[in-house]
Amino acid sequence: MKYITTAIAYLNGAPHVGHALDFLLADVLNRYQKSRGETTFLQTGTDEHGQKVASKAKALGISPQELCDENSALFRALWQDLDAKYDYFIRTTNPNHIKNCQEIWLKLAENGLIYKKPYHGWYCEGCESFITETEAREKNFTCPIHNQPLQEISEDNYFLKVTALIPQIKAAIERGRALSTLDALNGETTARSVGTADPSDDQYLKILPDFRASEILNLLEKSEDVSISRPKSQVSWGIPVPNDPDQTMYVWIDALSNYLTTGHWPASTQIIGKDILRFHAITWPAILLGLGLPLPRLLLTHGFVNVDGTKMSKSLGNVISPTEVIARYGTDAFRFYFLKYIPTCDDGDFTWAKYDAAYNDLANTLGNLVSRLANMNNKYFAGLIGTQNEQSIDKSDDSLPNIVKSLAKYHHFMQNLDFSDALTELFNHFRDINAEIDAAKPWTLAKSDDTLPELRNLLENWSSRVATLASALAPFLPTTSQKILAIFQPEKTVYNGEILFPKPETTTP
RNA sequence: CGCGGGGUAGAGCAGCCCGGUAGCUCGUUUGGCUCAUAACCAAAAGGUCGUUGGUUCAAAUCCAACCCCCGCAACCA
Repeated sequence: MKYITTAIAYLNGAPHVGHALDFLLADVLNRYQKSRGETTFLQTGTDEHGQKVASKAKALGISPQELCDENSALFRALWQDLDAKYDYFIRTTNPNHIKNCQEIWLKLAENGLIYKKPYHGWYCEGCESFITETEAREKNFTCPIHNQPLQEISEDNYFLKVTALIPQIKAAIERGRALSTLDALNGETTARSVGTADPSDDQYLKILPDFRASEILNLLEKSEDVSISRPKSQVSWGIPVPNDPDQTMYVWIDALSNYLTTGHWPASTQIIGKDILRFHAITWPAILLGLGLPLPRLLLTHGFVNVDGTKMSKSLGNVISPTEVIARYGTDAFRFYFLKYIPTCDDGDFTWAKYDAAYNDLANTLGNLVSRLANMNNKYFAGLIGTQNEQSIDKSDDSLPNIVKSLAKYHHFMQNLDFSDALTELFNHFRDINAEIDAAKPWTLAKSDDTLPELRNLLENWSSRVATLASALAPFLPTTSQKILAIFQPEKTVYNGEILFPKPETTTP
């Protein structure tokens, strides 16, 4: 069983292309693993509690639950728009989730990992948030946004004893680091008793990309216990702390434990953005170890999507909505851009010009190849050209681009979760076929009966390879893949002249 | 001296671990082709590989120092 999770989206705003990237990575992995015969379960959802949601709802004059209902629906709709599929969509306002959180809290408390202590901080009423000691000092204890003095507040909070578990977390990350991605995904670990640093512990947590693991190992050196509650007066919209009516759970246990709800734990892959890595690589393992549960096997950390080289932000007003982008060229084009042109583990950039260029790449390299090939099959052999089975393709000719080699590379990249490289590999092979067609000059071969058998052979070979590559393309471009496979069938070619990726009359930047 | 990432052709990137003719995609120019979506194919132009120094027969690659950009620094995917 491969259990895949996405980060759950915080509901204080509408979905943007960054969320879409997160979801797509999960969907591609899910589809790929399924195609390899794995049983999978993909969970996503929305994180709905917290003061920001409460404030926003208040500003809109609706209840927090109403706001959550509305926004949560937007995220569900995004999955649909992306042609991405989840098995379960969790909402942290679900009654069963709330009950789970309270049980988890009690268990952690029972295991001696929760304690109460006063928390000191500098608070700005305008921002409704605390500012770190250092930052407060830098700003002369005045909020630069609201231009009013910060208040020194001391309140009681519950804390999670993360520090007690740091040695185990560190060891697990180091063990994960030593494993290949494939081994990490397929490995098994056993849960250990709480709070032990048993030397025979086999728990591991692989973090991708590797430099993120360094980042975390560094951070672990100076990690402190984490505050996991707030006075109810401060955070009204949240899960009540069991046995303490004055306190509300503050983000961690509430949001992170969503992954446990459906009972498929441990996750095989958790997909997260780089901003929440530390919570998934430190706080979350601490909670799991505190509960005696196994760690997730792999954390895939992706970067951010910038717009025109700048960070997307509401204040800059440059937030791109996925719906808007999908409207331009459709779902598969959207998936293509975000999976090929945005590096899987690094920051990427979105601009309309780049998006148009990527669409041209898709239309010219793949769309045009399909249509030129299908047309030739129709024109020269009335469509009576089928695909050959895989074994007969490129049998031993090393001088030709070898489909077997391409597929091997593709699988290698997929198994290492290098999705953009895997897609690039497939497109390189499409390019190769385009070049071969030009070199073989089929239109010349068609002119003489003597060369017709040779032409038939070539067309069969190309059609077969395109079909094979189209199958491999399925996790990325599900609709396109199906369309191509419907054209190049085992016994014949069925093509009605449909243009896979039509270009607009004028391409505006 | 907080931590991390990066600086390679007009743009976006690979190559660096394991030193040996600097590569890919897009763009530009020229040529070719006609099966095809004004597409496809080929060729060319375009780079002092951030700077300086060191090691070496040989450095984009290893070492040292420095400069610049970008993240993170307790809930922005």
